Amino acid sequence: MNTAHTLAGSGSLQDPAHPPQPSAPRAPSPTPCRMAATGTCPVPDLCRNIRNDGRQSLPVNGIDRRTIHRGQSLYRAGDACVNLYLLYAGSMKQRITNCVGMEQIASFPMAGALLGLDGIETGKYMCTAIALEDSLVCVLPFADLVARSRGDPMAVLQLNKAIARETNHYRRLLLVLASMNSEERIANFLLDISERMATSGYSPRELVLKMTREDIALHLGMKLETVSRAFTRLQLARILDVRRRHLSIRNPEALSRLGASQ
Amino acid sequence: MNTAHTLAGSGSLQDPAHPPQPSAPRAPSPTPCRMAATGTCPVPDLCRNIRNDGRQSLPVNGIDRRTIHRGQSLYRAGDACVNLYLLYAGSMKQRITNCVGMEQIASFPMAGALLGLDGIETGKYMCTAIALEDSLVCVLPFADLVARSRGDPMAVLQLNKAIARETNHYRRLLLVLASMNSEERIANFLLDISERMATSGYSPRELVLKMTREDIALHLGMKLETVSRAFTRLQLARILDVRRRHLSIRNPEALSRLGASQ
DNA sequence: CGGGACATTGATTAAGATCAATTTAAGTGG
DNA sequence: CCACTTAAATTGATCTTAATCAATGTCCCG
Repeated sequence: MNTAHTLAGSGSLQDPAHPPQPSAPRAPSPTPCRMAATGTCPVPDLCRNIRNDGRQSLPVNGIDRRTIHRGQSLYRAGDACVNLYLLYAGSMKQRITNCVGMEQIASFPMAGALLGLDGIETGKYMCTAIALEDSLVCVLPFADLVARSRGDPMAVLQLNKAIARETNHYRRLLLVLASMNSEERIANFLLDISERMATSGYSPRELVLKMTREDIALHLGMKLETVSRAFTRLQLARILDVRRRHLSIRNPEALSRLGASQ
Repeated sequence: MNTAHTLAGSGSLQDPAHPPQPSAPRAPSPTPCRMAATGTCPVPDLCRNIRNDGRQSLPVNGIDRRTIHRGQSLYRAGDACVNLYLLYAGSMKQRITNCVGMEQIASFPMAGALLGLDGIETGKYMCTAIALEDSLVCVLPFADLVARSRGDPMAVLQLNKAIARETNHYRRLLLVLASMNSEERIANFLLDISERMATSGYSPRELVLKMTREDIALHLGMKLETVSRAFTRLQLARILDVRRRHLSIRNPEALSRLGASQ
């Protein structure tokens, strides 16, 4: 498996139908870890790929990186939590299913997200993580992290913060589901996506959604028809241009006014 | 301030209007920490009150325990997160307010809950914690925890799990808000309360709610009238007996069927 | 024995769910 | 490369649920 070449030019594994977006960042060379190089790795002290000088070490064995193709799952609810994963490129959805079969998408992780934290409490994952496009993850064996935590207090603190960050994300989403109407939820959702695109170096105005309307609906506690109608209304209000999964934000201020939550 | 006597006989600081419930646990003596003694402290390795032999040490200074009277706040959103708190007795509500003034109750901590985890990510609390009744907390200075984490890997893991536990709680609540109707939400809420009462040694069938209908509504993303109507319908269905804040669960199976989420 | 906060109940309205029919676009294979 | 197949998205009509507005009831507390 040779993934280095694929990753050289952009932050995601592009499939042919979705060419790189205008502002996609370029790594100077395929060799070093892009995240370590740009300081965007959220857990540098947890990653065994990174040496102290910040340059990437060679993977010591075959499991350090893993490609997940579109539709495949990285891990499933109930699996033993032996690894955390850093999403290096691509995007995923985290699905929760309860005993009655009700389903929700808890989040849509993008490049830079730490995956698998939902397994820490009980030792078994609560969610199933499914790739929305061909994606690449760094594998962080949990036993490694624990071992490393002995010597390195910073590593522990980073993990603490990463989990706390996820908690806060859900707390905010909770507020959205508890108090916003459909249009505001969609606005809030798009602001979140837009912001994360921006921190990944993409344009915050031109979005290409990787998920279906159904996925969005399951995420926001609405029905897919309602999602579609909300998009239509935002388009009529000249806040968005919607062409299926291609969105452009025409009026960011209005969008913020609608969906702001912090 | 002498709280030892008040705490001797029950898990909460009873106000005169609410006498101890039938199955309230009894501590043999006011001196040892009830939670340490019964093994119900979720973070024994983080608590400076507990010596290695499991018996309570004397508080080394005045800030080790704090009483919060009904309606008072333990900490407020935006305050610097210098302490975590273990809720030793009583109950609280955690309020989030966003920039637009929308409000939600994120959770209703009861005895045994760890409070203040919402401050770990940024160093400032995200929520305001307000006592629903006179309550008592153990103060856990955050700096202590960090210092202790160097020598004690278990302490770190306990903190990790505590945060992850909170995350999972919100994840589940998210599913409730995203996919349940008003009656199911109330059922789920009551099951949660009931279960926590049971783990505190109280009857899971006889509940005395400490929060208003409005608080419940803010927690579950509904309006207080809808909460009231849901209670009425559950009573008509002979699942509950409702007399204002005094509830008895007549048909636990039916309640589970309605509100089960994991 | 009020006064005021809290809770319940009723009538009406509005938002979103549901059911159903198209429309659009993206693959797929000849 | 184009017709075909299918998944995804949009749109419309109707129904249900919960929100809203308003009045009344109940209980706790001074």
